[in-house]
Formats: sequence, C-alpha cells, structure tokens
Amino acid sequence: MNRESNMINDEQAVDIFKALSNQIRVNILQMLKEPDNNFSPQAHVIKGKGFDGGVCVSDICSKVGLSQSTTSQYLSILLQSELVEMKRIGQWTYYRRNEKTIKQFEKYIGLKI
Amino acid sequence: MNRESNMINDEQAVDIFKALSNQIRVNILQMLKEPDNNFSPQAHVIKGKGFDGGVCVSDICSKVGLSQSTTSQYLSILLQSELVEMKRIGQWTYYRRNEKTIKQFEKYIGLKI
DNA sequence: TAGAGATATCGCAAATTATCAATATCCTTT
DNA sequence: AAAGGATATTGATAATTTGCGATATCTCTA
Repeated sequence: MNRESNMINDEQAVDIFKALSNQIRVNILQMLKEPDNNFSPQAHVIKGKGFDGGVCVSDICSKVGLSQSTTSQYLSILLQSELVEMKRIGQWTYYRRNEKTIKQFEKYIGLKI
Repeated sequence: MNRESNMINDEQAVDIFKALSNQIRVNILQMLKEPDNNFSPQAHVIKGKGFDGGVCVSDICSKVGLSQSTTSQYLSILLQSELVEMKRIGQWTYYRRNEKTIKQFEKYIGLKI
C-alpha cells in the first residue's frame, strides 16, 4: 500500500535539479556508477563493510581536480539532495550513489515533467 | 540508423538542469502540460495554426504572478534549453512544451544519471 | 597525548542568477 | 503615420553560487 511514498515532491525535485545544475557534480555522480573503472587502481573503493562501491573523498577530489574544500562541499550538496549516501569508516568518508533516490527521480521526470 | 541522434549530450543536460533548478520554471513547464485546465478560460490557447496547445506570454505571466520581464526571461531560458518551443503569430508569442527534448531528457536520465 | 592524515567548515572575492521597472521593438489597427 | 498592445531587452540591485585558502574537527597511530 501507499505507492505515493516512493514519489519525491516538487521541492525535493528542484533540489535535485540544483544539485545537477553543475557539470562537475554531474561528473561525480556519473563516475560513481563504476568506481572500479573511474578511479585509480589504488583508489580507496570499498568492498564489504556494508558499503560496497563507496569511494573516499580524497580519491574523488584528485579525480575531479578541484580543491579539497570544494569537493567536500559538492559532495555535501549531492548528499543533501540524497543523490548519494555516505558512511564514515575510520578517518575516511566514503560516498556512493543512492540508487533509490535516483530511481525515484527518474520516475518523477517521467510523471511530472 | 544513427540512434545516437536522439541523445542529448552532457552539456545540454546541464543546461536543462539549470533551467529546471527554479520552482517557477518547473511550474511553467508543468502548467503547459494541460493548457486548457491550467489557464483562465478566456486565455489565449492556440488550436490549429500548426501550434496546438501554445499559450501566449501574457497568460503565463498572469498565472505565475511574476513581472512581465521576468516571465519573458524565464520563457527564454526554457526555450534555450529547448524544453519549450515558440511561435510568433501576429503580436502574440505562443509557447508550448517541446516533447521531443523532454523525451530525450528522460532517456538521458535513465541512461546517464 | 601529540602528531599526522582525512574531511568538514569558515570566510572571502568573483561570477552568476533573480527580479523588477523602464525602455525598446514589433504588430496591428486606425 | 500614429497609437496601442504584446513581447523582448536593458540596466540595476539583491541574493545565490563558485571555488579557494585557512582553519577546525575527527580518527588513527606512535
């Protein structure tokens, strides 16, 4: 029951549009689709620990070529819009795509846009 | 042949995200889905003349409650991203959704985001 | 517990966006 | 040709975003 619970609202959708209104943030989301292919072989990509595919900030940072502070801030914008999720393990913070939100967003586009 | 011709590129996609990163512009696009239901009965909604469903700027303007200049500018942002198309007929400029781009955008989200 | 590494936050200057009033342009009609 | 209505453009200011360096916080290890 309650199919609506899967639907994001207009406000959330605009937040997502804002998050994606920057090429580099889009790139980050795209790179996270295939962490193993898109980051250096020695990159810190998680297997196991309940957070498969998570990539740590410094690897994303060196890949996108922006400063650490900007990269961190962009990740937090993606996090706030729930396009990604994060988990801190030790001194590293791992980010990965939040496929649930992305699916809901796709659905929103099809129905509401 | 050439299935790729239907696919928008990353840059176009970011332009679309920017266009949609504003609630009012999203509202305009949504209202244009059903012009007859969303505008006043005496609104200037086109039937025929090869531009069915087109709505003129002043009707959109009074509906969204922003100034004429802002409304016009928002429409031109939507036009540049090709989310809408326009046709000038006499002294009126009619805008309507560009379903082709919207479909391509939907496809882009599914494949690239 | 002091240092070192990873990430987040703060403060800032530059660039961009939001929004309006005023003005210009384009059509139509007289 | 002039007036008037519809839309676009311009100029201006306030607000937001971009992106950085500096600093703070957190966590591990010596």
